[in-house]
Amino acid sequence: MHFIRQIVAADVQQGRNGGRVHTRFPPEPNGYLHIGHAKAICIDFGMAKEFGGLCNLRMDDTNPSKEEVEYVDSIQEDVRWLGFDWFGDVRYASDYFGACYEYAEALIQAGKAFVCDLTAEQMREHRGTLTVPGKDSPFRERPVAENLDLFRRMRAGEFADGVRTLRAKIDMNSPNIHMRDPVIYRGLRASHHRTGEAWLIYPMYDYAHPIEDALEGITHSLCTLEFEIHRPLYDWVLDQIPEFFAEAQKKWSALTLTEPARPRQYEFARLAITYTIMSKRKLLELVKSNLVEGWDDPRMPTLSGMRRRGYTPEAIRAFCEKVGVTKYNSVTDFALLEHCLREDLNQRALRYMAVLDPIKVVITNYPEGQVDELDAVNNPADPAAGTRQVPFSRELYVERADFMENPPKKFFRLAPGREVRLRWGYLITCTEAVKDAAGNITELRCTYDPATRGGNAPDGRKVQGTIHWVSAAQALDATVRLYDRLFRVEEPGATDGVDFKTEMNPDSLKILTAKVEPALANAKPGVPVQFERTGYFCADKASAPGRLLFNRTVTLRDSWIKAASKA
RNA sequence: UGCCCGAUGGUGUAAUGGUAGCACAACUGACUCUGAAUCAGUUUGUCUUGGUUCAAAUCCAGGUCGGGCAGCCA
Repeated sequence: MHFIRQIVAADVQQGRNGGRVHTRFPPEPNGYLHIGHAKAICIDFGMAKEFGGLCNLRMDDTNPSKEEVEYVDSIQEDVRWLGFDWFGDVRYASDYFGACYEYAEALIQAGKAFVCDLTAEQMREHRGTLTVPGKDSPFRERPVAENLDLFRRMRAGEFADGVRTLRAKIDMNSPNIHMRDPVIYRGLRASHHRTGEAWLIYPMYDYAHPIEDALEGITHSLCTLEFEIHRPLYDWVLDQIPEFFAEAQKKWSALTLTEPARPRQYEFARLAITYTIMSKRKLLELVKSNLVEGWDDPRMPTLSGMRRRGYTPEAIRAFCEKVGVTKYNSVTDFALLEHCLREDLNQRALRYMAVLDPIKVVITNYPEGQVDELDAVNNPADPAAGTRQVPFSRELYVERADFMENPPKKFFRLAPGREVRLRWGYLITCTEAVKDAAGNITELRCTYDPATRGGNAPDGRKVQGTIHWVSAAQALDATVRLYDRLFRVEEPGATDGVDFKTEMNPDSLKILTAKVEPALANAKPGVPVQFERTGYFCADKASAPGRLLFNRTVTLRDSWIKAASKA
């Protein structure tokens, strides 16, 4: 039972906020959601769901210079895809610009906020340092009437950006820098994606967030650890004029509250995964510099990228549950994510045969021109998935790596004189490896045992290996993209002075042309499939009959590759 | 030399004063028409020093180490 669950459970039991649980997921629409957001989403929506409460989706759009509608749309799509639905309409911080403004005037009236003419640089000087207290602004004691006049003129855009700010009057000597008369409004003559130019001042996060939470009746405001030090300011904002909130909740809230809501902020550690970057700024940089093909490049840790790669919402949710919720800055092994993925995919993915690096095999004792249809099981993990037919003929393709001319003792696959099973097919024995002038193997010649149709020998003899194959004449060409981790170091960007872009894996994408069985002709984009013995894949959004395109989601676990590399 | 927060196997977490458990990873072995899956097993841990207590991962104090904070970003 993680600490947030404990807190919420205790609050419900004690009837705090009338026993209501109401959370919110408040992304800033300045980029696409990533797996780190998935953790937050699972916690925010999960706690509400678990305790019979509600969860709002709120776009935290208080900075028009960074935010775009494209992101607003993608965020909604991603949250829904992950399997969550929010309470009522999507909320926007900008819905509350009016309330924030009214409250700011009330603070001015109460002598708790003032208009400051210090430049950014002067303000930095006055702020002091981590160890040195700050100094009061010379504008701190400006009369209320003057503050009000100036603030209203700021709102009208009368002053250039950066000339004046509205500051909370708290304590320049506070050991917590965020309490040293923080700026709560800045002038910004920018057009906002929703409010246009109705406002030429925008509230700061620390000021707006508690107001938004209170107006929405939020009870538990869950966020990441870096906001912990901001909590005293969050509480300060709510504490100043409680009567304001009692009124504002009636006016601005979609809820009818029986008692004024008093939100509390709780902080948990953000998600970090090995070989992954989780910074929207850095992900944007990859997109802008074309080091990836966009926000939904299947190598990206964005939800849209993972979706395109073939990850399922179920796998991501299971992962988030297993990662846990603590206040410790941990780094989760990427292998745990892959484990959750494979566990889900194993249950649901239909099996197919696809030869990624083909070499031709001629079954010398099989009649020319004859085509047999063999039954193949669609998913051994799910009998209800049924069977399909796979064509078999004299000429096949098998994986180049499934043949070795001079195999080590533990190699179970094809080799001269060695008998193996073709999955769902026949037992075949290799008789010859045909080479070109340069000595490269160009073709294998094998014989088959007609008595072993389906894969079992009537005489009960066993073979150690089973390999996948496709019939050459019926095989379809498919472009296959093999993805590997985007970065080659465990914690990209963690070393001072090293640009994270230089830590990228040059082999994160390999494109090849594979031979796949005909049943894949109409593979639907986004539906997970397993290519037997090689991995889970799904057709890309650009895939279509006649020009098949598959993304590798994740490989199958491969204990042979370990054994082979040891030998 | 400020303030806030944290520390349990390789990794992620549980145990809320009473037998340190689970998962991932790693390694054995069994089974197998995917060297997959499945099954069985093995290795590895309470940052440190004191204190309180019959009993401490847990409570207290000091230390060590790690993270966060000096945007008119969120």
